[in-house]
Amino acid sequence: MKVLCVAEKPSIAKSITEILSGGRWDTRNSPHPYIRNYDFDYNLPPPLGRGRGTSFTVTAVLGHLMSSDFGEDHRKWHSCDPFALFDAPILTSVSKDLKQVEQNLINEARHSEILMIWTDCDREGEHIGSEVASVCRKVNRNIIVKRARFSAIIAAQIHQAARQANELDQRQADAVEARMALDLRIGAVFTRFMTMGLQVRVPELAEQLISYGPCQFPTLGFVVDQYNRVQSFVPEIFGYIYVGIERTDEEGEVRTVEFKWRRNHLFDMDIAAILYEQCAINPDARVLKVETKPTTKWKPLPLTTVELQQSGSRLLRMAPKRVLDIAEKLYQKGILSYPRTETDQYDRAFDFNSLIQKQTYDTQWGQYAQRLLDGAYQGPRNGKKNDKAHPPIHPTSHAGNLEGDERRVFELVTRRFLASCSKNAEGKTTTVEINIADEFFHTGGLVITQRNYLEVYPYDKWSDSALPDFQEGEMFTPTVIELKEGSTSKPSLLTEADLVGLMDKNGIGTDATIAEHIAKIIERQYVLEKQEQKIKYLVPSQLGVGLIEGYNKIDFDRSLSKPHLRRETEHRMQLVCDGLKVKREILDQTIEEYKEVFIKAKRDFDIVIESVNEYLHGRGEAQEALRAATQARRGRGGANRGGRGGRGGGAGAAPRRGAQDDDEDSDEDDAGPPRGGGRGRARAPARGTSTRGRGSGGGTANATTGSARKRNHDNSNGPQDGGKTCDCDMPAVSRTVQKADSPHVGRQFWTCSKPQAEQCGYFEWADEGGNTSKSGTSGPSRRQPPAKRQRPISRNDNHENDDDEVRCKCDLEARFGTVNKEGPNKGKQFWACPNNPKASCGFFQWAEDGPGSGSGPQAGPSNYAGRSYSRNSNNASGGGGGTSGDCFKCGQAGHWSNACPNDSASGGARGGPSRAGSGGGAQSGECFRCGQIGHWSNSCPNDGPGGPSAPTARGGKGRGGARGRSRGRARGR
DNA sequence: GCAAGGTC
Repeated sequence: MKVLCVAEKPSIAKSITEILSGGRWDTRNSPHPYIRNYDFDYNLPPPLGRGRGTSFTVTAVLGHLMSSDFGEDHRKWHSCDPFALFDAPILTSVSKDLKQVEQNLINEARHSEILMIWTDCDREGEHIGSEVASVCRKVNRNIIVKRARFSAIIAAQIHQAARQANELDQRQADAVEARMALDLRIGAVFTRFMTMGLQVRVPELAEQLISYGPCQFPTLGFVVDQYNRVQSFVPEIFGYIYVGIERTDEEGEVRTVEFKWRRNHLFDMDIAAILYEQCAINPDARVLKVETKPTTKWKPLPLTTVELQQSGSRLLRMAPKRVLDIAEKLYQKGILSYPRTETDQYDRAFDFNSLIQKQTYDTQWGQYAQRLLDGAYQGPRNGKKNDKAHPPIHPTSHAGNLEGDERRVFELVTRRFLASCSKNAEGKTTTVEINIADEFFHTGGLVITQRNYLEVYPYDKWSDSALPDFQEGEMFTPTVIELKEGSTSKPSLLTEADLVGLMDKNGIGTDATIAEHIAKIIERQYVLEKQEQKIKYLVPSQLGVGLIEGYNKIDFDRSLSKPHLRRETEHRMQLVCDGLKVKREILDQTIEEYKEVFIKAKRDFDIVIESVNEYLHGRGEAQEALRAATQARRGRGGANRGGRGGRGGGAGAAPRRGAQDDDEDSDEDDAGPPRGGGRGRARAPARGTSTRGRGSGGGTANATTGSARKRNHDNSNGPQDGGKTCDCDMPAVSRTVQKADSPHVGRQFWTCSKPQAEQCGYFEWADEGGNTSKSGTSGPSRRQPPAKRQRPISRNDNHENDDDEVRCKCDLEARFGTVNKEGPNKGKQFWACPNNPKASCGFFQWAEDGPGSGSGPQAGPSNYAGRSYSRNSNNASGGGGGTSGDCFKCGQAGHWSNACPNDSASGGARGGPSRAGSGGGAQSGECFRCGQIGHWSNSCPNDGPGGPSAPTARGGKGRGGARGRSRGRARGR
């Protein structure tokens, strides 16, 4: 009796042979150079075998045997309308280059009684198995087909798989067949249609192939989406209080301990300034809590293909495809395990010991490997993925003679493997919380107690940052308290690693094909690689943006550039696998849907052509620049502001919106301003409003821009529902913030009406819409220029006429209070958000500066506040001369404060007392120590002992002067 | 000249 075993690839055939044969087998060549046939006897018990002496031959194929294409009638591009390809017959045959593989199967099957399928244990494996079966049955109709199922190359499993071989799962094979047919039909229809359509209409593309694929287009879509986020980003300025103290640490070195504000940062500079004032006036800090806790830095999970590509791209700066190609090569050399795996957990019976042993010979990590064997070993963590076919990627032997990129990939995999067999790193964190004038600040330190896996895995960074001694209840005066300014950080373009992650998360491609899809959209010139220092970013070409934007303008139920369609296909395949649908049903249904999409695309293809033409010919670019500039103006920012704070703006930089945040499934009603890039945009109208509000001179550039924006989104012809129009020129919809723990819960906002993944990003608070009433009634007032308002908090604008009612941004009745603290503001009355500090919207307003009070001069309690709104004081004194571009420091237009030419430590022109004095703006120039004008508090002549030049630990005078906002050095006053 | 999924 002869059993023919067929694996999906030669390596598995060999592994199976090694196990089943007990180490004794004969080898024969096959007609194909890569494939060998292994013969041995095996003890296969009845009913399947005859016990001892059952003759086994193990061989393999090379993945799928068959390929499919249209028949002659439809194969030529101009032979038919692309639409016909939806229904044209598909012919399936063995690929030319696999004829020898087929021949080998034929030769072997002729003399076999049982065909045992050993392909990978997944859908594709099931389909490959069915191809093998069909080839073998052609020459041996009576051959019994069995399926051996195994999830790892482990002796026990392999023996069990042989003895308990069961049936092929035709449903899984059917599901794959459906996927193949759909991919071919849809790809061919749209590729031919687009290529032939664009080649004749766009001269630059006359020779170019414009392909569409259900994986490549969503991949391009991710790149374009992120590019648009970057383009439309408007930085937003915020303020935060920085507290630092110089202390001597245990080693006797003086170092500055920086404390972070619990509020992190506030976008309302007024509030930040006021809170800062309070700290500056009463800078005594009390240590509330000193807490030391153990902490762990987790060792990495076992390595999957996707993770290998991502970390290879990030850490080794290699293209994902190259990383995978090298891993493949090392696998073929027998140095690495099979590199295409989704599994991030090892089988219980996995033999770590011998694999670690092999690494003890290495000059770099050999000693570490030996320590693992000597007792430092700890079993790897278990991830959540298991493809039931392959273990995580690991080194299978030691290779000391590799060079270049091969060496680097091998080193990464090996270090990762050894790290995953190590203990987690351990440390102790110390948190110190302090309180200054009712504001809370904290700092933290870390002492690493056991580096463990970090010793062999230098890619992870974790470093000591011990804190000097602090005691609970201790009082001290910080060396420095500053009000600093930061800005939200521009999101980055996607890196290849980012894109791999997005595709994996959204089910686009498989671990083995993700890198190919990325390479393909680069090859098709939809995407370009852009090197910036050491990082390579992906930027869409004009063609890429033109295509995606063009298709986005067509009103598809399901966008061709989003991942939904592919996800839907996956879902339907699962239905077939589960027996809930049959192949024919999902084929018919999906093809009907794509026919509709095609008809619509064909009808509106002029839109795509126009879009591609615009982008290719520069007009699109110009529109883009215009759009970005418009949004920047809306947001009060100028082009120069973009660089301010910049990325990684220290403690003040807001986290960027990374690609990882691109969560298609996020709660639509979890409103509030969009994160990151969207945030600046969403808040922009509010800021514009605030600037207008303060500008008593009126007619400022901002006011004009602001009203233009309002008009842009006010659809006066539009219906009923408030008449807002989003950025895709669709009627916007009104929604309400639902999230219970949001400070904006219950608040209404306008947003794009499309499904979340397709939204244009338009966002506007209903109550900040200037003239749009809450009830949504449209009226003539909407077309009027925005009313001048005194305060930036537009929520109150809805209550402008309610003299008695001041409401905060959470729409709560504001708390009325009086400043009790000693200082220039003592006795002043104010309104503030009544919510607890965690939920507070940050609303604060001096009572005499409330709604209806048109008084300009009382702009704020301090010279800071005055300076921060220098444009307003200009307006007040100069009568409408203000622009949106005034420098905070000197008040002049044409530059921003961070590039202020008048900003020098000694220069009188900087925003300070001298300017305030000369401008007559006493309100912005008073010293908050003595209340007099003409000097800052840190050089207050009335400051008792120490006087004007009371030293600061850093020579504060010069530094304090150099920075417009950092006048408040606690010791300097 | 189309797709995506296996494999070498």
